Amino acid sequence: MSRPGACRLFLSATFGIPSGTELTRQLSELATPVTVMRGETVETDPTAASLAFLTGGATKLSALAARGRHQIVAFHFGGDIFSIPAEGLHRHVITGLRDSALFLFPARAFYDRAAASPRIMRTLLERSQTALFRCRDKAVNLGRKTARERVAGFLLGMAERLDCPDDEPGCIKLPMSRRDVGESLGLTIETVSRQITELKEAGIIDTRGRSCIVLHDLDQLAAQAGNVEPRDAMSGLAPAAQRVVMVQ
Amino acid sequence: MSRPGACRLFLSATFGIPSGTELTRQLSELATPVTVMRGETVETDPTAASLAFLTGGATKLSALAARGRHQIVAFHFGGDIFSIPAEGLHRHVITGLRDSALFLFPARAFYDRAAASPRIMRTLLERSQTALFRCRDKAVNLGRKTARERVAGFLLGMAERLDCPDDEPGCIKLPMSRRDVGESLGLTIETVSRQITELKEAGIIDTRGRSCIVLHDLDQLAAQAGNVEPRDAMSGLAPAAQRVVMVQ
DNA sequence: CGGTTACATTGATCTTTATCAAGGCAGGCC
DNA sequence: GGCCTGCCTTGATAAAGATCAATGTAACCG
Repeated sequence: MSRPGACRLFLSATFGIPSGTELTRQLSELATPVTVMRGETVETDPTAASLAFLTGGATKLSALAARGRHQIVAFHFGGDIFSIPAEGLHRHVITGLRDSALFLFPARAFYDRAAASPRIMRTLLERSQTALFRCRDKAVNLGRKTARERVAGFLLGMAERLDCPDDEPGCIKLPMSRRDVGESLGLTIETVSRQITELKEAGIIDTRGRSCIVLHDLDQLAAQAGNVEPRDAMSGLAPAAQRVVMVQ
Repeated sequence: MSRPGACRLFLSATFGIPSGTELTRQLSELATPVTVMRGETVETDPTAASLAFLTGGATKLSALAARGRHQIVAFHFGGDIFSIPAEGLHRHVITGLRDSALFLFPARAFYDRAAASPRIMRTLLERSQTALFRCRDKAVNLGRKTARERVAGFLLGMAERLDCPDDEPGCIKLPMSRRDVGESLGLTIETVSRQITELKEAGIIDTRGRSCIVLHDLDQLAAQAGNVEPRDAMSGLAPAAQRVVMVQ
């Protein structure tokens, strides 16, 4: 996937622009093709933000805190675009969950050149917003949810992003280990395991081997996830709070 | 701040473009001016993402989970641009910390029109990335940090964003209550209070009344925040992990 | 196909933070 | 300026999840 021209094809497919243009040539000049095998990690430029285009495979992006603690900040799958910050409060590293291929760009230079194409800027902006909204939901999970809710929500989220393989309906094949799930949910591996066992005992899910999980009852799983209830979540606000409801 | 023309001036100042253009006119047509008094909340269109331009004041953006739980996802101050998602897993509401004024836009329509200006798109993209990076750091704090670390990190972050008032150096006047701090850090009000007391007893900070905090020793506060240590945080990775260090 | 190894599960105990319950104090208002 | 209200602090107890430790098992490999 790192032969010359591959990057231009990928840019073209991602943004819906012709691949033969001067712009795609200029952009692909900035690319560093990287392959990451399962378990390998990639560190990007610590002095500036990078942009990653994952052409195939699956990766995790984790942040490192003091005392060797890791927090997985996002999982990415083939076709995803994501950004890696310069080293600030936490260092970020990309790790392969399976063998993966990606292109790395210096973010600033990429934006400088891409500014010429409204279509590219629009796509980048929308993907960035999606990442932000996902990250906010993660913050809610980490800050306010029980272990049960986090695990149930995680399974639902993965069911949306991973396509159910082969025959078995409602079955997802998790590409990450229990440790990864824990590091994503702010839980220990043991707690994740216990929660999965309990969901299994409740008949809501089932496991097939180590990495396959069958979701029997999506509704019940959603109920376990503790997300906002349809309409009445405003209770709990300060009583004096007024509400100005905007509908645009 | 909601007289006609105010929006165009704000757009012009924010993006560094002339205010008399057709584009600023078209964009300002989409604006809904809103004032939020202290403690009041604003809900945006639940069916589509909104874009908010905070012209003055200070607000919090919180997400609502089941059982009346609130997680503050971000604080915003005058000049900030931020986006509010359509109602997904969690509902989001804006609440005034002080009396505030903002313009609300339907995000999609705003992007459609702003696409004509690379400068606007670039600014929106960079602000979105900053918000994402902040949110990721928050996720690390919520998922992997102790109460002490979260409170120390919070004070440091606020010291950067709030400008130290009047005379007292290293003094910040928090515009939010202890409850808000707790809802931002995934802690109870009591735990926040205890941590502040302990930091005070350690001589690292001091309090002046209810909302002023004097930061005596930024270095020691940073040490308490448990962010990544300069160079050796890779220990703790799987031993087989290889590293491909990219420097661009 | 059986042995090996890393990953996952299960169990017992401990720690951190939430929860419950009083006080204390700051700041607003007459 | 003193009262009053709401916010903050402090203390005692409980619960959720972490940690420590051992066992089980899937998947890889010869």
